[in-house]
Amino acid sequence: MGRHPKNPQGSNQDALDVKPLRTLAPFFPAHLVFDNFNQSSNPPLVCITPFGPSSGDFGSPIPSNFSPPVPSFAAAQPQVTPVKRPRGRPPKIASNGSNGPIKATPISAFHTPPSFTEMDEEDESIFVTETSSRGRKIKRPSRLGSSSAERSDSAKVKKVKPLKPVRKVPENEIAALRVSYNDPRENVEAIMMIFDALRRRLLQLDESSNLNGRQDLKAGAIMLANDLKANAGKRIGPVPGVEVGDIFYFRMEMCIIGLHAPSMAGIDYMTAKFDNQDDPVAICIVSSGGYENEEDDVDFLIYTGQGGSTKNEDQKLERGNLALERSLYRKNQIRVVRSAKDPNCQTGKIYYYDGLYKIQNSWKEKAKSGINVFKYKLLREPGQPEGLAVWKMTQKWKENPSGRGRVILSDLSSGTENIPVCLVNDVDNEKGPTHFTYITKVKYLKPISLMKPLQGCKCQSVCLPGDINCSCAQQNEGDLPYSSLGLLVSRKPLIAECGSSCQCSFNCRNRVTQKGIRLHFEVFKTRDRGWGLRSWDPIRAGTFICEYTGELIDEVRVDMNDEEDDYIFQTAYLGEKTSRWNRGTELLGEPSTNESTEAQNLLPITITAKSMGNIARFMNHSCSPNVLWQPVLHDHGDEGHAHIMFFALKHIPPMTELTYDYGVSGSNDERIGGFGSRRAKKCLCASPNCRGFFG
DNA sequence: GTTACCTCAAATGG
DNA sequence: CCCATTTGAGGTAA
Repeated sequence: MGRHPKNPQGSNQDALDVKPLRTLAPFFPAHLVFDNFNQSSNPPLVCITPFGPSSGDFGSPIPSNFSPPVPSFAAAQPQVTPVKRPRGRPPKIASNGSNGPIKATPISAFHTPPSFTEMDEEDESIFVTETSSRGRKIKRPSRLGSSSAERSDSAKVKKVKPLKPVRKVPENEIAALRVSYNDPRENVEAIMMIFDALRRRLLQLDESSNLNGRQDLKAGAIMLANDLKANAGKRIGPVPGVEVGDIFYFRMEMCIIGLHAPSMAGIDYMTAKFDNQDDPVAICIVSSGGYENEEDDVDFLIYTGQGGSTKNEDQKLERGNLALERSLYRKNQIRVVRSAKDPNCQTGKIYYYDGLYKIQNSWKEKAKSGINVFKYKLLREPGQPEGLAVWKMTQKWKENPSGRGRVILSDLSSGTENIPVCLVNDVDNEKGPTHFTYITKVKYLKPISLMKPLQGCKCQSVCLPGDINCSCAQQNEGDLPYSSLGLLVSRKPLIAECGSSCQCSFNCRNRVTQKGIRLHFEVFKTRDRGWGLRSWDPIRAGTFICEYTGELIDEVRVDMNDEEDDYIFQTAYLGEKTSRWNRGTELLGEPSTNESTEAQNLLPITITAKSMGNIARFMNHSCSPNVLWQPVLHDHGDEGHAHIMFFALKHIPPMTELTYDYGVSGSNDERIGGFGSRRAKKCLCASPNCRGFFG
């Protein structure tokens, strides 16, 4: 049993131990009503009617929607039947609902998606005025158009800023975004990828015009207005395609993949049927550090109810708090999202899905501010992958790398990288990979001084977004390729960073990959794929990971018979996911880029890391990769010999293996082929869309 | 019961 | 701290 926190009732209740008190008053727990909870550690049988004291000094009047008590208390996993569909189109429940333990359908699941045929035909700009979540048009005469002009001269009308319309895009323009995959995880990933591409582009636009906007909210609104979401409708239990450990940088991300619907509130709940009775139960909570929660333990969490703080008044047993109370009684699983501090991201916070919990007990107590709040103790369901434990572990290792067990070498790079690269083997007794020389830079065929130089800019201090005079921005299609945090905004055939011929300083934001690695990596022994690479840090999509260093090979000089070289990188194959990486800007009315032509235009670059290389040589292949490559110039201008830089394709939780798509050899597809003599290897990536072989 | 609003809370995020 | 912003729940009236 885990430690028990201070519990006002002093009871060490086990989750499965049914307390007589609650049996008597399942709908209005006495300990939440009476103020004398400090007096007895185990209250005697106090009979309280379900509609008990309507207003204690703390409890609010019983909501009118309270239903009578249900005698059954047995089912740990209650049978839930769908709520009768009230109206509208049926919900889009993921066809692969295998991991939904309870088929519960909330009333709110039946939102009518925005209809593209309903639009005003005169409205050629395809801007709808505004739609509610139910897809209905909302008339807000006080806020919109000419009527507000009339109103303004009558004065005394509350000053309201006109609402910006959310763009609804013609179906044919965004058909490419609506691809549906057989695997629910692929669908979730696809939605996340579109969201982030859209968000990054909105950020880039805002930065270049010196605006401060909420790109996360904007991107989310556009996604929802165009019905781009995964796992529509609410559910109890797991969400298809979302796994324990998955990380998020915005609340909106959890919203559009069906993990946690409210954009701000911490408690997501729904009405579900239990034994033919409707009951509002909590389905997901976010514990993000705003309240006095106890969230330091791996096995449990003490969560504070919502409300009260802004008005400085006692919390009420309504909304999320009521739902949590009902969940205590119904014993349903609740998803928990925790947060971790991350100084590297703007909000300083990362959310991660920590898996399923059940409420063990609840009580009320006085918060520091003096108001009475509800507390809920949630126990983590057994048998789930580690969540918080991973974060605690990696945090310790970062502070003290020698604390990492099974270390073979504390720094594989022998001090040549910014941050030591740990070499570990948790699996067997192999003492490390075969010998190679660690190099942080590519070995070219001729000295860089003899290569074509890179054109430099004349920016003072740093290059700024939106500066039309910056020649480096011009080389990158007019925009700086990285956001102010150094994240790649969109993938391009070639990126030109600022270099030695530029007048800007080393702090210029257009110098990202030339500064070397920034993450705590470890090279580790995998179970069945030799050595692999992973990171102790969480990695946000667009983050620079590392370069592929090695010896550059002239195409004509490739020894086609060298079958033993497993360490060749080549630019022949972009990868299906990578080619989708920029998608989303269509939602802003920008033309979509045709990535398939890009691969053909690209000059072939081949690097071998067989005898010399860096951490990149340990990155394994996956047909469902989390890393992409991007050619970058910075110390010379020879496009045919650009640096190969790797970036995170999606958010990558700590300790997740980093992989990229090697492509397939022997394919008829010219984009994929290229290295005919290399033997195709059986792929062990185990992703649902695995192609079976890679080159 | 259904529909079309309206109002409000919310552990966001700059 | 201040505040703009979004979503969904819940209420009300037709």
